Amino acid sequence: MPSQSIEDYIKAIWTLSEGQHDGHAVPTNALASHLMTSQASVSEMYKRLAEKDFIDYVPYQGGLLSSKGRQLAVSLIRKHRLWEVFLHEKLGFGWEEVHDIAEQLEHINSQELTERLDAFLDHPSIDPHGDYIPDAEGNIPKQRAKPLVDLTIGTYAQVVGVLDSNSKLLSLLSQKGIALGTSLCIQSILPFDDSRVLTLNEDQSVELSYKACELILIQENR
Amino acid sequence: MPSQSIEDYIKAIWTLSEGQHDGHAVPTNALASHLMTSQASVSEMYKRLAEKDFIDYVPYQGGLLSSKGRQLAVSLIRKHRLWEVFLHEKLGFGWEEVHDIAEQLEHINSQELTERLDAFLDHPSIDPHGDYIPDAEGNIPKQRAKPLVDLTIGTYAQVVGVLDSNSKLLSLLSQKGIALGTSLCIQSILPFDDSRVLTLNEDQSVELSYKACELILIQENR
DNA sequence: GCAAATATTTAGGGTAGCCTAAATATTAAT
DNA sequence: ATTAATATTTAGGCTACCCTAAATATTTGC
Repeated sequence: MPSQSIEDYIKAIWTLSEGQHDGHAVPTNALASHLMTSQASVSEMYKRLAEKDFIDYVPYQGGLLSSKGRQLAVSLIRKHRLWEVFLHEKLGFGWEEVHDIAEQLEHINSQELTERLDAFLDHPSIDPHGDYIPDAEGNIPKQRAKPLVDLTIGTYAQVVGVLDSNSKLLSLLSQKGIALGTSLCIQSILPFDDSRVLTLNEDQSVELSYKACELILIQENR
Repeated sequence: MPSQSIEDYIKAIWTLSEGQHDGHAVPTNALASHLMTSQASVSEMYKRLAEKDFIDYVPYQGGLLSSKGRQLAVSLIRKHRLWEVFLHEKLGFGWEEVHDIAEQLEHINSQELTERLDAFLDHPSIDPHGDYIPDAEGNIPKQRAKPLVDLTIGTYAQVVGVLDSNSKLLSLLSQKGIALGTSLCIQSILPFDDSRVLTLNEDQSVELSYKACELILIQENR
């Protein structure tokens, strides 16, 4: 069982590799500043991780997750995001509060626990920050779901989730005729309060507050 | 924040101190075999714990929890037992499975999480093994609740809990007239299947299967 | 009360992580 | 292309745990 420290490194490598260094090795420097540790520590740990086959490591170039490493990373991400959903939906924590606690909970080691938690939460696909949750096989959509407020006028998109599922938001949305899978586009933005006028399914037109649009997650059509 | 290792030691000292060594210092030897580690390690750790004021330590005599140590121990016990309830009641784990996972979860550090979990579980007072859960202030009844099967014939006791609260057991019990607080005593044990014939509240008489009696927790009158 | 058995501590050593400072590689700039 | 800037690694050292083996206390049996 990998140590907590190793798990932190692996997750950080995954995150950076997905992000700015997409697909490429993560330089010592970048990882050190991300983890707020010294470069020497990273260099040392890179050797240890390569030793254990979590990464491929070329000195002076950085580390790249092996398939074993990627598997571990994704399982940590899965656990992290499932716990975030639990903390938000079941225990009523705010979005901002869940991260730090999930950071601890993601290290709990029990496959069975993870799967039962997943079922208990009804197999959620998105966490309270709008990030996709990898499934039990480690599959994960690459893109983060965007909130409706970030959609540009005139672009069509589909509703893939909401960030506050146990609130009154859902009933508001069903009143307006918005549900998971609804295709929509922003027609215009009203002055002063930034409410959006939406076109739903290419015919109806509804108005929705900025506050509500922040909580609706969409995926643009391609 | 105390390390995981320190927390394990503190909990073990508490457990042994409550048990066979009641109230007295726990000898190096006893702790070492409980934790399956060497005596040398315990001796060393005892010094570290005394240094940090978790225990009072007299060389060659063993360690006794200080009030700071006891506080930590009880909070670990509280978290452990709350998580056990969660795993059993919400995730459907069997009694036997919950311990190992709770052993990990008890190290999660967040007061807020503990209190919200407690509320989510409806402030349970007993875990799936029949042990009392300390309250947020650290108060805990000393005695473990006994299952009804262990009650000797003719002794009166009161029902303090059940081990399988989300099952059909409760409806069976209400049918038979047994509830929290019911005073009962075992009249006789039937041959072959070991069913119990009970006297309830000193008048009615009902029969209850061995299986059900295993799940009912009682406290003898004093 | 003293030897033998047992419990405990100390000595010496190991690993995983972390650090700073010094040495070395690589990249960029003129 | 050689120097300067930057990135990376190595050297040397620290702490928290863990271990075994040796030394020392304590307890027990006679």
